[in-house]
Amino acid sequence: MDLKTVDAGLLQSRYRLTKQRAAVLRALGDGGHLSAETILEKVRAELPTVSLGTIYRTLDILRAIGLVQVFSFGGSAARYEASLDKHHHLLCSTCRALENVQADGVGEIAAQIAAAKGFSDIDYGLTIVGRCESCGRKPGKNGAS
Amino acid sequence: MDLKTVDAGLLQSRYRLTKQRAAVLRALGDGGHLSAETILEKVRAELPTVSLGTIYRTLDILRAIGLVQVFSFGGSAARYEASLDKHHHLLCSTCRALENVQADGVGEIAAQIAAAKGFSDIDYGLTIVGRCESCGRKPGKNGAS
DNA sequence: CTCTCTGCAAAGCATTTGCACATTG
DNA sequence: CAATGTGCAAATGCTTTGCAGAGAG
Repeated sequence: MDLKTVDAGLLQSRYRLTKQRAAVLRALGDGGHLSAETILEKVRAELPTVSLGTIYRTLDILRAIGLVQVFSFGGSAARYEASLDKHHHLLCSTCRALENVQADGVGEIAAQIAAAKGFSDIDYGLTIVGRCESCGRKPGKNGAS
Repeated sequence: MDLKTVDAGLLQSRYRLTKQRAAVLRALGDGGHLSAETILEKVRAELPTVSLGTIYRTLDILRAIGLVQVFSFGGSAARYEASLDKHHHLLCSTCRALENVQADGVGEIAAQIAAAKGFSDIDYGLTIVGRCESCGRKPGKNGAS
């Protein structure tokens, strides 16, 4: 994640690039799909006094600017990640592992549907849920129980 | 929604088809994407003493059997609907209206991705978020700044 | 009679918010 | 100095759960 871009985006919205916000971005840059709680831990490694409230507020701002994407899979905490490239999600229903994937062609389909319905300014996301290779081997519960 | 199918599904899992459960299914059969709260109201029209806890428990069972689908868009209550046909969602980010749409071709894309990653027993969902026609006209909080 | 289900109320989490103080420009 | 950001803690909203009694097989 390029801090300059971030700064520009923030300033443009009259937000300031504080050390807390930079730390949140750094935490997200590290990798994957993090929960607010996990981000808090990471950020506290640098700034021990940060509060969860600040994490949420920061994530909300970053999302508004479009730098962060949020995913909520019912049932538990939302997961946040930096908006790098456009991608989709492959979630293992058993171990909850989450992987990014590309899905060519979906964008056009989504745009077409949205246009037909009069929607504008759209975003779209494809989520595939199933059993990953390793969970597929284990005894686990099958689809039809 | 066919009660016989439901009953079979429930029995097969050692669950009983009680009047509360039937009422929840009837509420879902009526239409759209309901929140637990809305389902509660509908069910209370027939069974005034039903509790929210029972609604949630019932929805959870129905989901486990595959008769109900749940959607959580971060931020607010989950929405439940009967699993009738395969479809996707078009959500207005402003008024939160939710509409079902067909999306031909997505299934193949999803299957292909899943196969490539070794996933089995998959399901997939495409969610398109944007501003619906009427909200697009009003002063939105998004878009042109 | 035994096992499952229900209502109620309390508990549990994730997330949001009010407020006084700290920080930034 | 004026405006924005932060920490803390309390509040909120959705969902889950323990328990004792009710209902089904």
